[in-house]
Amino acid sequence: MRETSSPAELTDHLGYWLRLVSNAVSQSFARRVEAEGVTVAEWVVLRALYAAEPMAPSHLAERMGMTKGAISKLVDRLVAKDLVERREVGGGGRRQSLTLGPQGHALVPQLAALADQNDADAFGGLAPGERRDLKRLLHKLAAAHKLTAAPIA
Amino acid sequence: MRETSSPAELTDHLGYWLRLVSNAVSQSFARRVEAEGVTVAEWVVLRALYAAEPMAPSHLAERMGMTKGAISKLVDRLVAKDLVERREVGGGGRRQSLTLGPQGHALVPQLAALADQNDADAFGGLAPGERRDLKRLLHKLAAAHKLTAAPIA
DNA sequence: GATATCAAGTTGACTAGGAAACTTTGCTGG
DNA sequence: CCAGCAAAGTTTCCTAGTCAACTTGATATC
Repeated sequence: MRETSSPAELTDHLGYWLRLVSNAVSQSFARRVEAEGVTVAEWVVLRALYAAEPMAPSHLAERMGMTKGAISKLVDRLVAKDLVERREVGGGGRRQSLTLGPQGHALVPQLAALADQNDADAFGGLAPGERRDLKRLLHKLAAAHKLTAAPIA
Repeated sequence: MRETSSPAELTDHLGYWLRLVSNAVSQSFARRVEAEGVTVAEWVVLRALYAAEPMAPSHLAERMGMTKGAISKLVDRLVAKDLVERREVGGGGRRQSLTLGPQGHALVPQLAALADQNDADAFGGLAPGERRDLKRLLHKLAAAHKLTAAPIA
């Protein structure tokens, strides 16, 4: 309901503010984990494997909302960094099974601490009740849009 | 405050949900505007010029939180699409002045309607009071982090 | 049992952006 | 006056995705 007939300002939209804040929080987190030599996408893979080893690349792709091509290259990088192990499953089968390497396993708690810290910094400006409200609203929106994956891009 | 010593789940963090919802909303908007042959970044430029013509690329870079290199290429694309005009300002000066071309000017209200629609769809699941709460919380966070630009990436 | 289709993973071409080096140009201090 | 510095834009190289074509192994149908 604007009074004039001119097009809405960018800042009239909730989506604008959502993206603004989300990008700031994500970039802040990106800087932290990249200091540990890991990208945010890589962190998501490591955390997913930590929770449910082993996992197929295709499953990962679905969970992360990325294409299998992207996952293929992402796993390449993680293997090159000795954080993840890629094993063919079945005799000569084309299926793969991904697990964390020892270094990858050890890294997850460290990165999780960074995530905790980032969240605390990002939302520390809100009162506890406000944080609860925000969480509820975001959950409601996620449910309304049937969001379960964790797209990075 | 978790009871166990295991690392936090991804979904324990507000940042996770923020990114999840924000990406979904942004991607939905991206699909809409791309049907009109424009990317989200290009839309932001068009809207900025619509509000304040003419504008220097460097100013645009600052407002959008992008590097001048990225703006240079972005403007190239907009000029190639005949949506934006790039003029050198001053005698042989290296300063540029960007304005909307006629097609660009005509496109902004159309794209703004898409943005309105996208916002309505994205946040229609919330009650009016909830939308107000969300806006307030996001504004508060933006202020706490001194966010004024509109980073796309 | 042969064949057709499907699913998993890889690869190559392409895109959008960041970082940094570089070119110009205008300004400023000596 | 001019030396050099700062600011604006461009360009090159790099990264991390998408998309679509491809290979290969599994599965199902006849």
